[in-house]
Amino acid sequence: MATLHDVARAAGVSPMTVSNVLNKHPHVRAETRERVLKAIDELGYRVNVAARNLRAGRTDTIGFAVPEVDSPYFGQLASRIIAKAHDAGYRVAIERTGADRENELSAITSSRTRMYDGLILSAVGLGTADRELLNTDVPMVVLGESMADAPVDHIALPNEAGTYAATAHLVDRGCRRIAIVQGEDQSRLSVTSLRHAGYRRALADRGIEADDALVIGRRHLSIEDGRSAAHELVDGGAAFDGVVCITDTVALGVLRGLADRGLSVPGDVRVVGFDDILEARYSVPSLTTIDPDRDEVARLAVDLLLTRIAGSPGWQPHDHVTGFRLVERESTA
Amino acid sequence: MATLHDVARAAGVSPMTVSNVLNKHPHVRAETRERVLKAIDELGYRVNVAARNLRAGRTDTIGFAVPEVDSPYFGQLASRIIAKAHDAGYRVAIERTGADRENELSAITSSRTRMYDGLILSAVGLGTADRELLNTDVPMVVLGESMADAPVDHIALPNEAGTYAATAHLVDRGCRRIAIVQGEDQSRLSVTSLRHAGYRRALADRGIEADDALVIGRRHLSIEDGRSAAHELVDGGAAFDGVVCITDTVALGVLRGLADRGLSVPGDVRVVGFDDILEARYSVPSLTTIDPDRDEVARLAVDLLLTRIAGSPGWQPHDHVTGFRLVERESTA
DNA sequence: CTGAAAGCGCTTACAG
DNA sequence: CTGAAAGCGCTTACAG
Repeated sequence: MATLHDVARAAGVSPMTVSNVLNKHPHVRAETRERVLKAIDELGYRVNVAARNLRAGRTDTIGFAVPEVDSPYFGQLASRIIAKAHDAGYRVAIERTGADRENELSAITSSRTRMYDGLILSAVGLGTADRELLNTDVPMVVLGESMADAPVDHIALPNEAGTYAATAHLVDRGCRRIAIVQGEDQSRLSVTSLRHAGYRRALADRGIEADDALVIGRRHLSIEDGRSAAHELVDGGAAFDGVVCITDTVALGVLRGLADRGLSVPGDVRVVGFDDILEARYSVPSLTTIDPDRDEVARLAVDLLLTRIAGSPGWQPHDHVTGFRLVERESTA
Repeated sequence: MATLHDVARAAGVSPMTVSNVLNKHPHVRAETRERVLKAIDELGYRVNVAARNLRAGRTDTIGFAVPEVDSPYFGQLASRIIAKAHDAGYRVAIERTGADRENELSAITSSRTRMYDGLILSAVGLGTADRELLNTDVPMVVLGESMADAPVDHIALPNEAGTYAATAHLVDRGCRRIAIVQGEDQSRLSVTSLRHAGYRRALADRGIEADDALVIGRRHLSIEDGRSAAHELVDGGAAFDGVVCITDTVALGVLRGLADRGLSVPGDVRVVGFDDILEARYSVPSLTTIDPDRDEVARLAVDLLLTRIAGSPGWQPHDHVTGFRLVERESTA
């Protein structure tokens, strides 16, 4: 494969002039530039990015580490992050962690090996105990809950307030026996703990007694988990007329599970989700949910990261919480 | 940041010995290895991958270029490809092309810039006219139709046969007025052309006359396109009792669109999709579809690519077509 | 506007 | 089992 030196020789200029043309530096005579471009074309030359990265000390690439690449929520968030980063001249490499602590740590290491100029890490497996490990000089933005107060910029969803609104909405629609389908991680700042707290507070505020028989925990929060949770609720025999779901994916599974048991939504049971994934608009019935403003998450994450990459003297880590809105659809009509 | 030389100095060995430890070469005395590992740990040393890539001439990374990162089909395929590649010691960088010809070509260029050791390209925007551009020395596997007979390994889905089976299934269920919702690209080897051909052939074989009023084209094949296509069908007034959808995503939109118009599935209309995305199992009603064996696509794509990367004297490009099976669910019950 | 020199941080033969 | 030397292909100051 042709190198920059080959191009220089063919064009009768120095390697540095070729480099200047490649990097669109202004001080190159038009005629020289033409000669160089012609040589590049004729030789089919492509810059070797490994060499460029080594010398330049940057890759113009940011990493985005997510639990799963096939989750609608993260796919749709990734799509927005890619768009924002692209506008700023960065490419995005998506990395799968499987929500595993070790993999999340190794995503951080990947950045430290200079693969990425910075990292957006969706932290699920990391716990509050891992905070100190984030004390690194790599530009990083963490999405998630457990990292509040860690020494990095952090963006949280409106977990407690959002689920409060979702639960209150069910009460306003007349529900009195409201179940919740959630995760199994009960640690202090887990998504499940925070969203459960919003659910409990809403019930308490409306004078409704909580019933542990209506709390269903699932490990992985897949669509299948949602379905089996619905089966468990129905088969368990405790009366219920509303279900708060910890994610839209779980909610879509719950809709399916209720249909399996011949219950109609919203006629027999009302259901509300969280995330406002695209699919929530198209399910039958369409799904009432909390829209946590993914556009804002993407914009904020990229802006914060690029600021850190650019270097920010006197920078202090900040915790951000995005806004939300309740989107009312057929499942609670 | 500490370099390999810093580690060497701290451990009192040569840089090359550190490199040998790093790369797990066998001929290092246990005691020396310990000293080096200790120094690595103390200095918090991480290898600089840009330097390693430059020197080694490889990145241990393969690219996977997809039209959209937030499509269930590609997300679920990517997940499988990541797993296969990981087993072989490769990481996967997912790149979005937006189904745009220019972006697909630039994904190829990315590989030629040595960012990736090889590329799996899901070609949608590239046409048959671009075949020659694929005549490159970069290891590459193309997924899609339009690249048949191009000078690269190529994996096609069972488009014609799969849609034939889907259409025949509707006929067997009693449908006689069968619509199709497809794309707008009528070029010879487009997905739409191939799947449409399967639809037509099945109708012909069963002695059913095709009706152009039942062919609905949509540009982007999003879930919203599926919904609006269903509206167009119903509002157009032509009778129909079955719908063949070019993808499951379109089919989920069609289910929603039919629900909007008060039609029941499968009571009034039967619907069949293509892809067997996970969501097809959970929609209400669940979706009958063609499972094109994504596991085989992923396995084959990675195997072929790694073979090309390893170097294969006398290699000749091959076209592969994966198998399929019809998955019967509620939408055609 | 253009160039000669140095060096980014590794790994690869080659020796011993 | 360990090391000295060369070099992967670029870009960055510095000169002129």
